[in-house]
Amino acid sequence: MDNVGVPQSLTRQLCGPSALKAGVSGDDSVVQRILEVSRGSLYFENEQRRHERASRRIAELLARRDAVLQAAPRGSAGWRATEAEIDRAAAAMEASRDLSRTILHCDMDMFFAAVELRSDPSLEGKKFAVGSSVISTASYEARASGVRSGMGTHVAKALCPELIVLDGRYDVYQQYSKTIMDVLRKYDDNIYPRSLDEAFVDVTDYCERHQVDVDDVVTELRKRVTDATGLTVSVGIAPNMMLAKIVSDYRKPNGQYRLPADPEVIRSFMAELPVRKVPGIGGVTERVLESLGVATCGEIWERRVELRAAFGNIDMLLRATLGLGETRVKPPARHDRRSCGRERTFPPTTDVAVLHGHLRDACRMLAEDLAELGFAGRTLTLVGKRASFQRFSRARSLPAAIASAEAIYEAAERLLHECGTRPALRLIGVRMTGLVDLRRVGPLAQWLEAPKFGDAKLWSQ
DNA sequence: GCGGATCAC
DNA sequence: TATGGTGATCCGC
Repeated sequence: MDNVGVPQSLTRQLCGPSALKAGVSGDDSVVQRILEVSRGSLYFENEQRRHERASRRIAELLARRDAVLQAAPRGSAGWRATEAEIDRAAAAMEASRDLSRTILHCDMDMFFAAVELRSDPSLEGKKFAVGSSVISTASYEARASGVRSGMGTHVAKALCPELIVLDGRYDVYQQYSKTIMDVLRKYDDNIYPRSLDEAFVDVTDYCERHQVDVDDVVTELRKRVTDATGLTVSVGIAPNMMLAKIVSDYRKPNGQYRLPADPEVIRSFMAELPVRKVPGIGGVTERVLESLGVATCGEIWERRVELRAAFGNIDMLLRATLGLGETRVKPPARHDRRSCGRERTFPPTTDVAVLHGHLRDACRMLAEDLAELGFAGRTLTLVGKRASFQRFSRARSLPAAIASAEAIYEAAERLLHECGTRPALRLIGVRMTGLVDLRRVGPLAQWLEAPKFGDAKLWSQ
């Protein structure tokens, strides 16, 4: 089943999960075309390296599993002890299961593309997408040609020569998003917007107060969103956020699906669910699990002892197989922020003056963001990507938090210099962590950067 | 604390 | 001509 020397798992990595269904869904030619366009590019070679690294990691995990299992073979006392320990952990998780909440995951249908369609009705029925060098969102007609979000635009054009690619208008999307979120807030004043086009809503209290059925509430909610925006939304209804998110896909577009708050229903739902559907399990973890004989969440439970031997900590997987998830919908608070960064891609160059220019821009923008957010930071990370697409980073923690463009640049330039002469770069950026909240810092001001000077001193210790 | 890797959107 | 940007988390050291 190889595509001329390209392993199936790499094909999936390059073409997306839908490549798996190639042949069944009828379009092997899409996969062929993507490989044809990609092969030989630096991007493709980097994906090959990543694929090989993942393969080595899989081999290590399997070796670890085998070593543990050799010491405690299936059915031995050691095995049974491990199994009992896992079962106790699972029982504790199970005991805390809360089925009392009714949570929605609202997900706009092809959001960016749908907004563009509103602005320009002549796009109706056409193959079009929003994006620049990569596709953000594609119309359903474009998707039929194999165009996917995250795909390089030149690849998308190769699949679909008549594809219309529009620049994103993020200020417009933001306006729409605000309108949508305001509608959702009529049902829960504590919604959790996960992005411009997605939000969790807890409708438990709303249903109780109005003595209405959740299915009817959601039907009405979707109508209100559509009335306010002209856009459609799909909604998943479940007793926790993980399950709601999974099922918001089940009636897309413009539909709703409810997973009952019934332990037996949830159990059988999870049993057959492919692990890739679980938020947090991506392509690599899917491959790892596959090599351990696990394709569905039900199999996580069946193979829990082996998984434990390979991974060590499997709490996340246990929660997934049990269908457990967060039940308290809450938007992240200011102080939950961990980092703030800026990075930019440009034509690969070794020109130091050009690189310094990009670095200066990134530092200035980061300083602006920090000022707007009211943070300073103690650790600065320089990030880069070589022309070969390999990423790297260099970090340094400072004795005092900094926030000014000058101090950031001073530190960043030093980090770049420490990297020595390097091959051409195609991206450079900076990220601040160890954030200090300037609006709450009060008497702790001594941790902060001196107002105007002190840059060089920060490095002496 | 650092650097790489993975994941989501 | 040539595959993005922002933020989070986890692991191994």
